[in-house]
Amino acid sequence: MPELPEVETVRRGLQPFLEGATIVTVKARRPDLRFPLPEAFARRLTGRRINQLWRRAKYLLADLDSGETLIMHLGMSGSFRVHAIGEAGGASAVAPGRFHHPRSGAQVHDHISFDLAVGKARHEVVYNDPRRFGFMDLAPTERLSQSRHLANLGFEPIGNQMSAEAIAERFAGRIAPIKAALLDQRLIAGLGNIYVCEALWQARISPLRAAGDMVARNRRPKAAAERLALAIRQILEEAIAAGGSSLRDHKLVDGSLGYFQHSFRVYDREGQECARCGGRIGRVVQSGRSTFYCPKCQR
DNA sequence: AAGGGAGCCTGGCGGC
DNA sequence: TGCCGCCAGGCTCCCT
Repeated sequence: MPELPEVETVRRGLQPFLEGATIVTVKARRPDLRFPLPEAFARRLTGRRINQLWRRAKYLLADLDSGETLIMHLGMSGSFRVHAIGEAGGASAVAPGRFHHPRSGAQVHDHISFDLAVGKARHEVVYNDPRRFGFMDLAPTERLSQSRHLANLGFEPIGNQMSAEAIAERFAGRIAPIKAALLDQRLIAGLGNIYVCEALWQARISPLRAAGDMVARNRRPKAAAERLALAIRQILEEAIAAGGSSLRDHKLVDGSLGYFQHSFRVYDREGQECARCGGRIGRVVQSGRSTFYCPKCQR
C-alpha cells in the first residue's frame, strides 16, 4: 500500500511517541511477517531507548541506543496505531468488531506491539498487517546503508538528490518503459504505482516511452526529464501534506485517513475524462501492474 | 545485464 | 444471498 508519502505520514505521526521513548515490552504474536523476525527480536529491543525515527525510501528506521537500528517496512497493507495505556480511551480505543480477539483485546493481524514509556506517559504502538507483506529487521546503525534492504536503493525522490540530472544519469540507455524505471527502487527509491502514474500525467509523459528517452545524445536531461523531476517532487509534497492516500489500508497513527486520493488525476480513473484535455483515461498493464494515463495528452 | 513474470498473503468487490 | 474469480499501494527470486 504505502508509498513514500504514506510512509512519511506514518513517520511524522509516530515520531512524537517514539523519539526519546524507552521500549518497555515487545509482543510479537507470530514469529514472522513476510520474513522471520530477526534472532532474539524482543530481547534486542526491550529496555532500549529510541534516539531517532527517520525514513529512507519506503523504510521506517528507528535508531536505538544499543547501536542497532530497527528497520520497518509496511509492505502493501501495514499500518501503525498508537494509543495511550491506562487512560480513558486507551485500551477501549480498540474498536470492537469481528476483528477483535476475545481474550487479548488485540485485533486480528495486530502482529507486533510495543509498549513505550516517556517519563510517566505510556503508549502502545501496534503494527497491523493483514497481508503480511511487511517486515521488520535489525541491523547495526553504523553499517545500515550496507544492510541488505537498503544497500541497492536509488536516490530519494524528494530532497536535494532529486533533479532532472539525476533522472537522466539513472535512465540513460534504458529501453524499459519509463513507468517500469520509475517503479524500480534501485533507480529512484520511494515511488509506487499511484505516484508514478500521477507524476507521469502531471509531466505529460506517456508511461510507454522508453526511460532512456528522457536523455539527450549529449547525456543532458531533455525537457521532459525536467518536467518529470518537477512533477515527482510536487506530487509527493502535496501527498505528504494531505496525509497520503487512503484506499483500503492506509491510516494515520491516530486512525484518521489521508485524503490525497481525492486529488488523483489518473489513478483508478479508467474511462473517466482527463482533467486537462478532455481525453479518456486509459489503462494498460505494464510488468504486471496497472498503468493509468491519458493517451491524448501524455506523449 | 536488464527486463518480465510468478509468488508471497488476505480481503473487498463485481459479476453471475 | 452466496460463491468465485479478480484485483490491490511492494518486494524478491528466478528465468530469459
